[in-house]
Amino acid sequence: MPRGDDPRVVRSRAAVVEAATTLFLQKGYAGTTMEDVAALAGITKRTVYNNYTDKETLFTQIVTDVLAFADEYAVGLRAELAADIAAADLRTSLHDLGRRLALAIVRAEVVALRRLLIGEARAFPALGARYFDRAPNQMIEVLASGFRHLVQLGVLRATDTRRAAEQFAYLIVGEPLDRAVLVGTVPTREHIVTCAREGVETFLARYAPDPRIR
Amino acid sequence: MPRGDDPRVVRSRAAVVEAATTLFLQKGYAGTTMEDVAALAGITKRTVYNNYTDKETLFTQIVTDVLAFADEYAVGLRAELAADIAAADLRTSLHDLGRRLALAIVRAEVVALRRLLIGEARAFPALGARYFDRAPNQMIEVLASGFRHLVQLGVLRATDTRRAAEQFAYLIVGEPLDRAVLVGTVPTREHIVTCAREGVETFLARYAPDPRIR
DNA sequence: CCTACCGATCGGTAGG
DNA sequence: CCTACCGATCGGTAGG
Repeated sequence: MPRGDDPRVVRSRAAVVEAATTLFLQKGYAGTTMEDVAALAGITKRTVYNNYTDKETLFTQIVTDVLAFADEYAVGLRAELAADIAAADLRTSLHDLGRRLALAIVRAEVVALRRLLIGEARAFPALGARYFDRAPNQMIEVLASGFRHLVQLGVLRATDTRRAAEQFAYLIVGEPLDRAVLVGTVPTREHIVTCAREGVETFLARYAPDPRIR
Repeated sequence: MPRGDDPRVVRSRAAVVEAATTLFLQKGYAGTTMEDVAALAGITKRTVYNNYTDKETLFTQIVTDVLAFADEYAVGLRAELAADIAAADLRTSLHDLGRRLALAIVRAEVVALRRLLIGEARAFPALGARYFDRAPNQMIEVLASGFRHLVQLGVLRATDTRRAAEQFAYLIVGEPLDRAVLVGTVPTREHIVTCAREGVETFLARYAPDPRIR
């Protein structure tokens, strides 16, 4: 392996990562050749192989990097959730939360990543599982943790906060996400926002203890 | 093209369809060779090509055949829905419906088909779109139609029955289906049934007009 | 040379 | 995307 502190190596690796991320998300694993990656990175194939053992290693590395963003997002969400909910009333804050989440999830990049990982799940079963754990599952856990806090405050009524969080998530993004992944077109912002709003209303109907909030 | 009424041709085609369905669902498009299909069908590759122009045509044909089952299922569902709901009370019939639907959707074969179509959505965009239209969308439309009837009977309270149907569908199968497609393992029957039951409860909380039903 | 079928092989591609 | 090359794979085809 080349020395990682050589500025030329650093630049090459960054160029490969950027090129490979673009191409894998856009054309899939089989649809992306190592020639394509080298060309878009502006280097030769030989240089790519100087830094990455093989195509599978490169692919795994790319996906791992992308999943790191999911972790960051969950951490940020946890902080926002704790702060925002305390500030306003339940209904308003859950609508804000739902809308932000839905818009963050039903995006072209996320849909492309999902399609890629699902399509390669046979060849790379660990990546699909890791994505589920780091993205949907982690987000649901953060939501559940926030809901637990709300239950303690007496503004939410739920015995199984994990389940409530699952229902919240799939109520607000289930249909648009499923459609986007299968049909390939991301729904309009209007559609996403409306779906999120109505999803939150249904969530509140079950989990808001005070009928006046609903 | 060979004559379709020759019994040898009929048998060859049936063998190809069966073999290709198995292999495409199990190994994906690229992972299935025409040699594999011919071998599993017990004929030579040349005979496969006597009946199907090329691999893409065969794949499209297979998927079309599989989607025909989705249509049949929706038709059956429509009949059952009309009959069952009238028989028992709302809560019981929606729980029955939800459990049956969830178990029908979160099955290994359906998950395999979804993974296949999502993975090949780049190469065959029309197939993913057609699946969405024939399976999730059609099922939701049938549900919406049933809910509309219930609204007229006064046992359900919904202004947008299409949205109510979407929420019903993704409340009961969202999490297990997403997990199954990404992780590759179908959840236990217990998990599916519990998720469906809790989903129906949340649905009822919003859409059952009489608090006594909830 | 009607369809059906087989053994063998070619042209093109892509990872390395 | 410098060309060239390898070992391997695979979709589609020609001769008999």
